Amino acid sequence: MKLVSPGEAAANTNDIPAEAGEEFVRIGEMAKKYGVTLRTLRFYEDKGLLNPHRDGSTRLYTRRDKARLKLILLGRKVGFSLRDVKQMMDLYDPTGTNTKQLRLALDKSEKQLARLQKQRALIDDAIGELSNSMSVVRQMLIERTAAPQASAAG
Amino acid sequence: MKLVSPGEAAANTNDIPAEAGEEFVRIGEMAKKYGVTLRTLRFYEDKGLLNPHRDGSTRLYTRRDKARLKLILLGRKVGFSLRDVKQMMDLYDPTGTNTKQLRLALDKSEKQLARLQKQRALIDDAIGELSNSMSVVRQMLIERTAAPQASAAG
DNA sequence: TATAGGATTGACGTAAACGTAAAAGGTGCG
DNA sequence: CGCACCTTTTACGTTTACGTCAATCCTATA
Repeated sequence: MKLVSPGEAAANTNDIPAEAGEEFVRIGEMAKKYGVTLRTLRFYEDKGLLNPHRDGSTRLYTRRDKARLKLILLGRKVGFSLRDVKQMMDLYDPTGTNTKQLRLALDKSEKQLARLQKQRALIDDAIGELSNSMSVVRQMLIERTAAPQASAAG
Repeated sequence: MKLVSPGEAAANTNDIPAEAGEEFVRIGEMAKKYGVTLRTLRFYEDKGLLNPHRDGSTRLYTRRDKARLKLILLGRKVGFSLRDVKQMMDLYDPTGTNTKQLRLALDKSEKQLARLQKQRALIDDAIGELSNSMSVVRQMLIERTAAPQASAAG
């Protein structure tokens, strides 16, 4: 049972049915495509966030996995933990309206948004304090650098 | 050689020379005064950031230690690691102009400021993306909640 | 066939700043 | 005297998301 190759841009050595709509990519290509490492993909799988098919022991990712990975990366980008992402994804049911999933996502998002805003406030605060301190330090340096005598400027 | 107690507000059971300008406080009071835990104070000491005196095995903090702690907390607030803080503090020399210390502090501060600004940009980005996603999810919920029939409102 | 690429499963390492027992000692008070 | 309260040192645990080997395997190609 051999498998698959990406339609066009394939530096692959595997055989593939270039006909089927299903595109299977192996971990290397998947990683490049989304700018993550192999380790990351395996880690996500280990955490139950991805479930690629297998050809023997070789992982094969489909567009379904790609969609999931996109969601994971979006979640990470907005600051969700992988746990949160998993919780939300686990509620996905292709046969239903996913109302519960959407509500959970919205609920978590509101909380996350609040956290982000709080963080931004903290950072702004930090920037302010740091700028102040820098002014002080600059002034101290000027005083220490200036001629120790109280003479007029050159 | 017994010791010390805070001038006024002392629930301390120790004797103290209420006369000297030196105020010695023990770890508990120090912690309360600056809103940190005992563990934190010991940790900072272990990392070489603090050096309280001792009465036997009991730590005694003076205003010098308080000043240092203030600096540490300010550093933490603006996002410096304890390592950075230590590096800067280690350059302090009470007998000199501390030009090197000030320059190092300024240098580190500039880098830290850049980091903070980058972080703020990331957070703003995240807030934007998250807000977008939330709009989408809200819309999906509305569609799923609306009457499945194309009838008029009740 | 030798070689260069991928791929696999472990499994320990990392970073930062403490948290959290655990076991024990000193002290004044009622 | 016993209890409550403060302090000490030692040392493993926590959190998150992977990084970094290590040892193997498979395979197409020159």
